[in-house]
Amino acid sequence: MLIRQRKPLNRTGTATYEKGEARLARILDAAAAVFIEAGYSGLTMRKIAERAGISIGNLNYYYRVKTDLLRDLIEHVLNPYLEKFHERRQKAGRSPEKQLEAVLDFWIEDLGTPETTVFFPELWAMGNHDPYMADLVDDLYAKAREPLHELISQINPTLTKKDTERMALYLCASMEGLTIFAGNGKPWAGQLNAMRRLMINNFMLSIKTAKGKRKPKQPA
Amino acid sequence: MLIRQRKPLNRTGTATYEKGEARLARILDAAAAVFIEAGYSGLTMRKIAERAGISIGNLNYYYRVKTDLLRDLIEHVLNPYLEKFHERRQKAGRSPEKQLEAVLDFWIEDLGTPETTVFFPELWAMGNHDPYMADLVDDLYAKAREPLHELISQINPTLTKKDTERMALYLCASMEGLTIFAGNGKPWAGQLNAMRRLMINNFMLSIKTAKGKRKPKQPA
DNA sequence: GGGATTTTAGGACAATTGTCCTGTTAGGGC
DNA sequence: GCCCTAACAGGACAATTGTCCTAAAATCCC
Repeated sequence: MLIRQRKPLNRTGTATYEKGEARLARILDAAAAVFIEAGYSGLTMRKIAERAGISIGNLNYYYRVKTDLLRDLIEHVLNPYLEKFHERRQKAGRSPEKQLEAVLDFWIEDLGTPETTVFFPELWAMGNHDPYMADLVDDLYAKAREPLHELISQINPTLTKKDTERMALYLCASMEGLTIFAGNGKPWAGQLNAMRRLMINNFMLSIKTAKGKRKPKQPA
Repeated sequence: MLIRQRKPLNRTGTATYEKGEARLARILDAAAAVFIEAGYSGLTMRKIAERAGISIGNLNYYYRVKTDLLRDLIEHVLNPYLEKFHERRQKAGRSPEKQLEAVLDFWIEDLGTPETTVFFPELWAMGNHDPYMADLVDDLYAKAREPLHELISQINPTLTKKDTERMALYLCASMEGLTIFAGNGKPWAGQLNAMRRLMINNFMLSIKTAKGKRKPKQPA
């Protein structure tokens, strides 16, 4: 008879040795690949295990429950986004206009990648039935819009905070919506660049012509 | 021994008597309700049957395979949209500006309904893994954009056909993207009206200020 | 009313799924 | 070298799934 629990509770998504650490990363990579190929409904433990080249038993050793794996997977895919956003903005330097353009450029370019095209619509759908996913997506977008707030406010200082937030949401929604039509493999994928120019031009126009009620602190 | 096949082949999604017809409609209603509640991955034959108040066997009598049910369901939900769009535009009458505003008004208002908020993101996700769904969605949006083409072209006759199409796609993508953020139950749902005004104003501005290469036939 | 057929119910099946259990191997720490 | 635990494999299980089958009930047509 066993006295000690074979499997320590809550030991999920963690490894002790380097080997386990590497395996953990490969599991999440495999899960992401399966997710992109087959979507959420096609994401099964056996497919992930097969893709990662391990047994179901071993996969279950690292992740006892599927939801834990799913959550780690989402984080594993989402985390790099915010980093890349931030990094991109730093590179642009110079004027707020140029900085904003750099951020939007990257944002829209990214829509064309297979990962983003498949991953995000799936997240949106999940968010409608899973509160945890909904929160996660909301947080991500809130963070992604932060740089927009700052830059929009710099370009048009007469806008109130609320106006600025709405404007940022407008840009964000427009770009995300473009995923459905001009994402990877979509009918308008070939015109993604043209749409990018059109959108960014109109965004700039909207920001500059918006009439805010706030008095600018230092009128140029 | 039975000589005749009990179930005629391909007899799926059709009824002969009125009773069967009514049942068919109720099945699709039930399927839509389950779909909205639980999403695609939660859409099971048993849940649909239970919701419709019939047995699994009976549901299987009407739909031998689930994919047929799913396709009929999509059509059952999608068809009313185009009708409502067309009808809305007729009511607006008058100038192309007013007509366009009426169409966009309806479009964005509709985003706030639970059905649209849940249904469309699910469709987008399905479109990434199911070519049939992808085609269906593309067709729907192509038809929904047709009135936009015409009206945009009337408002700014200098735009080429390609420019007009891109502009229409821009409007369409922006509005659809708003679903994710200001749809039913979403964090920005309370500001849907404000976003609608902001978007439509900016759309009008973009259309009017766009510089086309085409010579207008009858310059005003 | 009677016969044919539609409509209905419910059991049954194989396939798939997430999860668990047992046992074996490999590797790090002393 | 030895011990302990991480890392792994594979079988097993119960639950759920789509689909099928059989038989009863309801309904239409003559």
